[in-house]
Amino acid sequence: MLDIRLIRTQPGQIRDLCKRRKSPVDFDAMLALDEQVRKLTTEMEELRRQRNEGGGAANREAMREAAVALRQKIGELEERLRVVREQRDHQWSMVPNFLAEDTPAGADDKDNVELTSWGEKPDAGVARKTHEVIGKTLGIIDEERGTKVSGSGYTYWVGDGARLAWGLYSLALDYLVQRGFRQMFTPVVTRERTLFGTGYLPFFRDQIYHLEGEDLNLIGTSEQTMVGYHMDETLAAQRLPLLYTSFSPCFRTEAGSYGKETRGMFRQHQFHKVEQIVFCTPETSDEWLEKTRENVEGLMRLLDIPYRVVRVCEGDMGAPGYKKYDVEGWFAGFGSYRETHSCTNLLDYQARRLNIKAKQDKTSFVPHTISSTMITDRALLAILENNQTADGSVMVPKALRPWVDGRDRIEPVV
RNA sequence: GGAGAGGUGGCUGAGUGGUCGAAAGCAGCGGUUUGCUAAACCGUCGUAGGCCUUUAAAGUCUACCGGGGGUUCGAAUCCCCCCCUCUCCGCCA
Repeated sequence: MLDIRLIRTQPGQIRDLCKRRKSPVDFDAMLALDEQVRKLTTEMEELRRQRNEGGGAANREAMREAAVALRQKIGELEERLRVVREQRDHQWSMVPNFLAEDTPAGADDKDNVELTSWGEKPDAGVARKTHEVIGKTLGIIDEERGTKVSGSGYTYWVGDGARLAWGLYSLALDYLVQRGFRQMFTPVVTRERTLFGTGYLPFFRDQIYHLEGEDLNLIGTSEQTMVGYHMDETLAAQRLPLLYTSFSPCFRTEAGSYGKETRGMFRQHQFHKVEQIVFCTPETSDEWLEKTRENVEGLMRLLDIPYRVVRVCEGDMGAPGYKKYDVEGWFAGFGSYRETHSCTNLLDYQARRLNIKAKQDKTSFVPHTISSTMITDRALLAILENNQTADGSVMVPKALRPWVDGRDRIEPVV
């Protein structure tokens, strides 16, 4: 959500922004609606003032008739105002965020720009299996039973697989806690208000699991509950930055993504993620975006997963994003890099929607938020594909060995 | 899930239809006094939005007493629905 006053004073700039970001907003209609809102507000407030003036017990008999008429007029205006304001707010809420100046042009992920890469990709000469085949051979991934119990898109991690996954999350959380992040466990369901505030609604409604008959939805990421944590609060500016991390399951319907990368566990209805969240001052959000990206890179190096960092282009970034990096891990079975992380600077877009403010002495401002993946179980899939050996076993990265009794490899089941 | 009580400004807490945005106290802020600390005294002290204004300030108006709706000339006060908190019972990790 952008500051409405900014939209009023810089309509040309924002109109161009909407166009560039292919926003469905009818910008000129929104401006007209906004003008109407203000006009009706002024009218209504004038009538209310008249009503308030006429109040008082002394002359109520004499005033009654006029007062009733006034009440009706006020009621009609209120109703009109409500309708117009709703229409304006609907358009307003879809106005996309600003774009960082150096955002690459482009339509989709093919236009993202590689910035750096790290790590030795495993020998490409060998025929490499994909993770679901490896996982089945090792007895650590059970897709059949996942489907039996919960339907397609749900999978069991079993035995050493579950232990490796657990290690992955522990390692990620410890890494962040050591760098000043406060660890949380959050609810995994949330109200619509939070989803709107974090910018998931109205844009991604079809991605969200809704609990029937309740104002509750399964979270798609703990970003929703961690950023929502401070909704309707005024933070003391000296407390910034606030650094949070949590592990949570994440639920996404993945409607419309059939056929795309659906093989194996790459795209699931439920996955697991450690997330980093930063609330900071507007002046420092650029820096914090880089720091969250560095945290990701540090962890990927610990896990010895080759990766590259790409700058996400304008067409591949959701409306709330201002600047976004994707980190893509190498998947030897697929023979390509695939998205394992995204780090996004949202500026004040979420904070404004969530009514989060910060206050320095007497002056208040809207803080910025950064949202970044730290690790998900997708990384484990990359490890399986990259670390497979000729005998069918998988080498365990050093950093994860403590979680499998110090063993350096997972052997096929016989 | 059942029964009861309750949600008022940063906090405590008055206020059951008429200038109530809301008493009082505490905390905060400014000042006076005072060896220091402290105390006393005086003043000040909410948020959001519209209008005005080059912006801001100032000014002015409107709204806000958990949220929404209703009754009324008029609602913090009356009625309905919802959310939340507390106590007791039941259930349970």
